[in-house]
Amino acid sequence: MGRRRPGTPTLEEVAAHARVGRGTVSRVINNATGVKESTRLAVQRAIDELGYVPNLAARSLAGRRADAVALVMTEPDWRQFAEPFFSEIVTSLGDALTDTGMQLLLTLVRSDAERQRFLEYARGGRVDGVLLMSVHAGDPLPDMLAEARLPTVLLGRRSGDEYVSYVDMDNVGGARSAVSHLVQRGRRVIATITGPLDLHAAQCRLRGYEEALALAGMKVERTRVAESDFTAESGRRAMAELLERHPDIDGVLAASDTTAAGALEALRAAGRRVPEDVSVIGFDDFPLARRTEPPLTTVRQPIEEVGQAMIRLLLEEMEEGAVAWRHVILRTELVVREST
Amino acid sequence: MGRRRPGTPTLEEVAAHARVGRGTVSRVINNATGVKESTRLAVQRAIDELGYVPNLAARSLAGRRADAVALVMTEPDWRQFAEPFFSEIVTSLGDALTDTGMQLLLTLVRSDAERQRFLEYARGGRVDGVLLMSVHAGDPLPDMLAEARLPTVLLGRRSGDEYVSYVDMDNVGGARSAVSHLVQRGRRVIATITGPLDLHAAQCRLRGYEEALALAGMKVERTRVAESDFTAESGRRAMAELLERHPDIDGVLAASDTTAAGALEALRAAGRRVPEDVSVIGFDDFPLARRTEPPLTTVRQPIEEVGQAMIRLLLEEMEEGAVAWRHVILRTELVVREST
DNA sequence: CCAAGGATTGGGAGCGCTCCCGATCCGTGG
DNA sequence: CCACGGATCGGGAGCGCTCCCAATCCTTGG
Repeated sequence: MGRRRPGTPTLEEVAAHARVGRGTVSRVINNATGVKESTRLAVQRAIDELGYVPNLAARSLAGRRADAVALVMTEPDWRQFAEPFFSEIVTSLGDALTDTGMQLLLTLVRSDAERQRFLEYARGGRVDGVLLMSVHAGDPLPDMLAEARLPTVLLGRRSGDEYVSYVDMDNVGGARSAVSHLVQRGRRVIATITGPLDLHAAQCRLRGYEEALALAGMKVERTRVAESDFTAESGRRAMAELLERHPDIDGVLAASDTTAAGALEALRAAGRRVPEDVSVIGFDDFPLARRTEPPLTTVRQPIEEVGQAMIRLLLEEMEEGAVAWRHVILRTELVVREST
Repeated sequence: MGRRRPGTPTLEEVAAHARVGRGTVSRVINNATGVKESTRLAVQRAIDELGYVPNLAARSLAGRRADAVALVMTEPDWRQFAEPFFSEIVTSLGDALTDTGMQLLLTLVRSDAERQRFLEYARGGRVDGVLLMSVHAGDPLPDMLAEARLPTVLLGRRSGDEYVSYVDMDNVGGARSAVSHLVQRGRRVIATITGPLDLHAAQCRLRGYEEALALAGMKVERTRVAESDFTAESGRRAMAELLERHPDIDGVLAASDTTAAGALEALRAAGRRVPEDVSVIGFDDFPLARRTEPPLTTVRQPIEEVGQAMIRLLLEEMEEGAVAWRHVILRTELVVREST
């Protein structure tokens, strides 16, 4: 099938039109140095007159680079996708990429066929690097990319030791300080609603919860742990369940702000007052956390820095050809509001 | 900066390794006809042994096509992004694209700079066509793409006459039949919560509402119309407002299921029973509509067909070089549940 | 056994750009 | 007025692939 576009002028035509050599035009469009100002102007005029647009395929063939990076989402059920977390990350990545002149391409990988297709796309040189979001425990994609020696940076990690570069947050520390805060507030029956436990981040938060309890000399009880999938609905359900098992609960650490919002509803439905009867802490510090009733104490994740760090790692890897893996763990911070 | 990847084998090397000509290898990897089975096998083996992956830049330079289409989102505030509508569309587009072998790339355009960058990317030939979602009234991007003669298909349209191909739903008809249904149910004070009115779809739904009232010989009152931005929160607010102005409301058509869910909450808070006191109708028929209390009567949009239609139009345009604009209006359907 | 004609193959000619080296220009100091 | 060295330029040599035509290989039918 012929999907060709009508004849766009080529660099050579621009050169002829401006009465200069190809090299000069190339220098101008890449705004390289070493072009006399008058020449640059003449070339620029030719470009404008002809409506010239560089052919990116030719450029990347000759220059051996694509000037694009892919952001891959592998979340099979898309739930993450609707989370504000996602859009904030994308925004911050976009910002961090602005002055590199590279395009950010989002790609969805929902099946093996799509994974394969993407791999061919990436190995075929259409992107210079790959960013991966919300990678689940058994996902082979990161390793396949490493195999192909494509610069790759994960957001979060699949497990404790990961042979790929990643940026992660200090989930353990965040959860720990949140629970310690509950202890300081005098809470004694502290439960937690975790995220999906095949996500390493969720496990880390659970570990932080346990560590804080241990630190306070309190016993960890499995029945005080309920799992959610980060949605408000599942948070509500988990909270209801916990209340049933332990009517005397007086503190809860939720997997995310959204989950916490669900938990708040369940508590309200059960006639508990927050924070008088029960203290609730969220995770993420999304805008939502400010608007719940009462506003949520939560663990802030430095999303803006996440984007910057990911891009920085990726650029470094692109620079030197993926000879080492780097890890960045960003510090989290407890933001105290009225729910505790 | 050197973002080059280590030497990948080239087609020529594969040819040498398999002791055949370049053309033959090319035929094999594009599984074209006219290659003897034994030859094909030999080539395939060489490909596997060398771990060959075609260089897509070279392919698209020589073949004058990119084998990729972009899905552009211009929603400035991302609210749409979190809507299930969005992810369903993406899924259906992905499905429709599966057997064409093309990659679907999502791109975000949030500023003029990003619009410009994307335009260069597209005009530079990195994609064969462009799909645009949720285009707002004054957005110049579709025209810029048309100008560049890039095959383009909109989802929805900016106004009644649009010189670009698009796929849209019969929003007028959907709203009309929804309101007629309310009338049939004996409702007499019927209000509507619209979407953002700079979206043509929202205007069409409003028009359908008005038409149905006129058809029933009822008067249209501006005070029975409230605007929302499709979120649950804004739906709740709009409903509260409407109730204040017209305590005797007995029927509501909401802008979307999400908005309707918000409206339901506001009604509950105001002590109204649904459907006994007030009938509520949503729009979209998302999974959500089944799970509200009570389950929503709603206008179903044929999302799966939307994706298929968009891809079909795009392929047609790519085939023949954008010589005509095509419009497809998909029929909507009222799904009656318990909220009316 | 031979020629005709379809099935396979090989490989030249680009696609449009970047790299880079050698050529050309121009201003300066002697 | 001339040699010299840095600032500018021009354009050959690819980058790795597809297209397409001419060359070669097999089958048939006579």
